[in-house]
Order: sequence, then C-alpha cells, then structure tokens
Amino acid sequence: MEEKTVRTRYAPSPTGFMHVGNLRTALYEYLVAKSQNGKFILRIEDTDRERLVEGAVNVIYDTLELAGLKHDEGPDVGGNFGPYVQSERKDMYLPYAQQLINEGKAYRCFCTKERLEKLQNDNIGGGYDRHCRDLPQEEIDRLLEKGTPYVIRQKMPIEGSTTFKDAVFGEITVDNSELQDQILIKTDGYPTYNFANVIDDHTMGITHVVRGCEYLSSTPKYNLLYEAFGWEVPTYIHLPLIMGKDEDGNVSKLSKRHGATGFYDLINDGYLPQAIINYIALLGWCPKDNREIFTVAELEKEFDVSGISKSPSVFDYDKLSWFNGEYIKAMSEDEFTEAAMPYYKKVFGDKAMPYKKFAAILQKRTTQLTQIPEMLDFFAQLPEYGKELFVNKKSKTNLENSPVILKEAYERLKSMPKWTDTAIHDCLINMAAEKELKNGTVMWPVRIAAAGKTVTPGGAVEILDILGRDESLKRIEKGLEILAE
RNA sequence: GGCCCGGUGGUCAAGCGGUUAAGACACCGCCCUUUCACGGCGGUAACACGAGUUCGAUUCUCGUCCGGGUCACCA
Repeated sequence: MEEKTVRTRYAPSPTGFMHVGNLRTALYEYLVAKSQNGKFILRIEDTDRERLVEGAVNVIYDTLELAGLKHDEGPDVGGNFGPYVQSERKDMYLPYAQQLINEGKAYRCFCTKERLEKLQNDNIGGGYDRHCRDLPQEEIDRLLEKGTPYVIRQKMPIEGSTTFKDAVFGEITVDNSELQDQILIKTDGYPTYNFANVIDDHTMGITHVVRGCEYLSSTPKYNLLYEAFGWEVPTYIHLPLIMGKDEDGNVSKLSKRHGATGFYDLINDGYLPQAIINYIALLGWCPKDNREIFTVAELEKEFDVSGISKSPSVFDYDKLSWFNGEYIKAMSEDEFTEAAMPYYKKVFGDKAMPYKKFAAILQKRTTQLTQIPEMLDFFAQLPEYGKELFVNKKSKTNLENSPVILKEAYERLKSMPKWTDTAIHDCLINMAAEKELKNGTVMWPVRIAAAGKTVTPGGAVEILDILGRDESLKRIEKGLEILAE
C-alpha cells in the first residue's frame, strides 16, 4: 500500500509579532509532519497590504530557527511548489474562480457596499440575500460592459447540511442554511483569505491542515470549495485555543492584555526558546507516558494526534518558569555563562568576573534569566542596610552576639594564609566548633556583612570567596561599624 | 442572538463502563542546610448539575447551567 507523504504548512502573516498561539500552531504543524516523516512547509500570507510590516518576514524566520522548527520548503529555502509568498501567487487565483463560474458553481455579484450594509442593518437574517445569484445573462453582460465592479461568490447549497471530519473533534455537521454565498474574489481582483488558502493548500499538496479552533466553524466553507473543484479534502486537525486569565480571573483567548504573549516578549523576560517550546507543546497535548521534558527531536518521535485535547487551556507563567528552571539547570556551565552574559553586563559592565563561580551559585536557583541582576547586584556594590538584618531567630543570632562573633570571625579570616573556598569554609566551621556554636550562628552575621541583604544566592563561604580577601574584610569592618551604631 | 465546540483540584492534565480518580506546576508542613533556594519526604484540593441506559457511570445518551469560538470585499 502506498502511503502519501504527509505535508503540512505554516502560513503566518508577516505582522512582526509572533504570538505564542501561532507558535504553538507552527509547532504542531511541524510535529504532525515530522512524526510521520513528512514535510513542513512555510508559506507567507502577505496579501493584506495594509498590515504589512517592514522586516516582519525575518521575525518569522528567526523565530522558527530559534524554536528549532526547520521548514523543508519556503521562500528562503525554495521547493517544487513555489512561489511560497502569497503576493507572488496572486495571478493564480482568478482562473480557478473563473472555472467555477463556467461550471455554474459561482457567479459575479454586482451588489454595492451600500446595499450590503443596508442588508446588514435591516438584519433580515442570514447575511447576503443571494440577489445576484441568478441574474439573467443579458443583465450580466450589460453590467460588465458598463465596467461595474463585482466580486465573485460561490453558490452554496440552499438545503441540506455539510459534514466534515476533524481528527481531534470528530464529525461536525452544519446546516447549509448557515452558510452564505462566500466571496472568492474581491472587487480589487484579489482572492479572499479562505479562497487563497484552499487554492494554495491544494496546489502545494498539503495533506493535513492544522490550525486553531477558531476556524472550526468556517471549515464547512472550505469543504464545499474542495468539493466544488472535485479535490481531495485534506485531514483537518483543529487545535484547542490557548487562553489567558486576567486579574479578575476571567479567561479569554490569550492576548496582549494577559502580559507577555509574543515569543520575543517571553525571551526578553528571560525564558529560553527550548523551554517555551517544551511548555507550549504540552498545552493541549499529552504523551502516553505523561513525560514532561522533551526536546524538539524527542517530540518528533513521541507526538501523536490522538494525544491532542479538545478543551482550551490557560497559559500558566508559573509552569513556564518551572520548565525554564529545569532547562537552566540542565545547561553546561559554558552555555549558562553565555546565556547569562547580557545580564552580567547589566551589573558589572565589561569587567571580567568569576563566571565559573557565578554559574555554580546561580544555575540551580534561576528560573528566569532576568532574575540574575538583582541576585548579583550586591557583589558590585554593598547595599545600605541596618543592623536589624543581623537578627535571625533560626540561626540564633541577635544584636548582642553578632558583634562578638563577627569580630572573632574577622580576626580569624584575616590571618588566613590563603583565601580559598575550602580555607574559608574550614576557618568558619572550626570557629563554630571551638566556640560551641551552631554553624549558622557564625555564618549568618558573616553573610549579612558580606552581602548587606538577607536573601543571597549562595552562602557566606561562597560569597566571601567571590568577593576576595580585601573586599570581604572591608565589608566585615563595615558590618562591625553598623553594629556599633 | 443563530450556529459550532468544550466542561476532571487554583493551573496543565491522565482516565476511554468496575481505579483508594494518576502525575506535574502552584500552595502548605517536615527534614536537610551557612540564608533564600536546590534536594528529600508528606499534605490540602477535582469528576458543573439533573435525568436516563446499565448489575455498575467521571467514562455512553439527553436536558440544564457555565465557559469559549464564530457569524466581513480581515487574515
């Protein structure tokens, strides 16, 4: 038995903004194809001249590359089904519409916008009244001769119903009375989105149409078009919507009012591309074994349409952060340093710092790269702080014992021949043992003096080590001063 | 409003007629610990409602309610 190669397409409009919902659609298109050794095609839908944005196509390329979704055909990589930019295909559509007219399946509609608007206002119900559907030929010729502008509409069946099958939602039936005579070609000669879509998908050999649920109710129109041409209907895979939750707890389709929803917004917020992809892969799809961490390559193997869910899902930044933390922990030290570098520079400028040591204390406690500056700022400059920071119940420190302990620690540290992390560690631990104190009782005041804040990445030893001898001792002296006030 | 789709803890979700109704995030507690964190252990918390079908419904059917989507010469 011969299997047809699966071909899916991602067809974004170049608006310069890649919404995570769109990205997730792209991901699933990619996975549907790749899980079956198919081809993933990129087609740019740029027919809306008004919304065209300079450089927006590059945003699409960059996003797909960062996300790890490599397309097999597209404007930049070519292919046998080009052109892959819709504006370059604009002459293809009219002949198809013409064909439908010749076959009596479509007609020219000369109705003015005013008349259409009036129809809508009168709200007779059901939209267009098919006024031009059966104009006599002489009338059509007369109007054409006069150069009257017209659109081309498809004749929709008046009775009966249309049924189509969706791979995730099953069979869906809609009464044909719900369907208007849809416009195929606009007055300006350009095709409508729906028409162009069907023509493009067919001529590009697309076998699986993957798209958001918002298209579910217009799918019968697509179907009727395929039928009118006698073309094989593709497999439809409609994806549940991604929702956002506002402050009042109301959910609606994820949009900008829910916060960062663009791929690059998320990256600017310190999320890793792989973590974003991993998270959205699981928004609406679940593997058989419930695993959570996946690379794109692993998703290609595991992905299966039967795991796609039908109900919409709420985008959860907490869960994304968890994924991000997992990915950060899994990075090599070099990878981490590279990713963190822009944030290091915000604090330290171009000054070289002990990045190795930073990685050691930061990697396991970072869930967003953007947290890095405020975690490290005290290394660059000791913050102003008050003596109350020295008081900590759990470590059994207070304003009485802190000065004594800190002074003792200062003397001991000062006399150390070598300033290394093990030396610092042994020095302070030994002191605690000799003085019969909890380790924490010694560590707490030292760490506060070194950092000037209660929450720090790493403990006293790590901080002193990074600070170095001179700066450490200076800060402890300062701590003693503050305690003496 | 018409039509379409959906409804398992706060969130993501397994489940496909018989289960003590998984797991993850978040939250809480304990342990570990040089703080926070990480890690380890444990905990709170769910089948929207009402009928039917059935020996038995979270699972199948219908109704109600709730939520969402869609109704363009936009894509």
